[in-house]
Amino acid sequence: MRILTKNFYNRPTLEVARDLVGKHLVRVLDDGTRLAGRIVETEAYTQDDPAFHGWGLLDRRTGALKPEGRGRDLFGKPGTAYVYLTYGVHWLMNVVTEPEGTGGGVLLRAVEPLQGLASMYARRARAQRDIDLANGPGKLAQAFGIDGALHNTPFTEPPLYATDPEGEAPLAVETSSRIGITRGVDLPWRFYAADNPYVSRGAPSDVAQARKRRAKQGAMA
DNA sequence: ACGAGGATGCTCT
DNA sequence: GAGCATCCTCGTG
Repeated sequence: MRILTKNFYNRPTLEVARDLVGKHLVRVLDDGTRLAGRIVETEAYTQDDPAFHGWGLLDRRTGALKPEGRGRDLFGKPGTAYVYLTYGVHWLMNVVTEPEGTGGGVLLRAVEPLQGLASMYARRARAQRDIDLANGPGKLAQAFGIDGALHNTPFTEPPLYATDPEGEAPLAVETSSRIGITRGVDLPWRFYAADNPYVSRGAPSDVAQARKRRAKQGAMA
């Protein structure tokens, strides 16, 4: 099990997002407990993407980068954790991609738990089955004990990193539009393992918005 | 099965 | 004040 180093993340974001499917996520808790899981779902966010945090930090004409603002750290060193709170409730975990100075990140959306399940259940009080432990980005962070304390820390060494599970057969990867966003909804930048039950249950945003439009039409008729 | 709505804090307008 | 890269519960079919 080789730890994925900075070089792995210092590449185009879409490549990193696809290649992370099938890799293992490892988290070592403060008490030494080792948690691990197979990454089965990711999403890519790039600086040319209206859904990107800090879309607007980059001045397209001059190339100048605003020094402050949300998403600024996505322009930092590749292989760094970018952890933020959404809806005031849930922590979401990304890893920074692309060379320093170029914006990009990959959201970890779902993991198949492999090791440390008892510890995951302890934090995921509502989970009834292994499938419910980390089949969504907020659940994943909670199961693996990931919060804002890990923001801007290396994703290339303990206590948080990914490994290449040498010897495991590569997973078939499918794509769709991303989940839970309102901008950039048509970009097919979600990557997930085909026919894997640990993938999250959310509907891609293009599908969700089409369904909403149909419901509105039905209500008017 | 599915949809509506609430929780809750931070960023940006 | 609005809007979230979400999750959970509680209604109704």
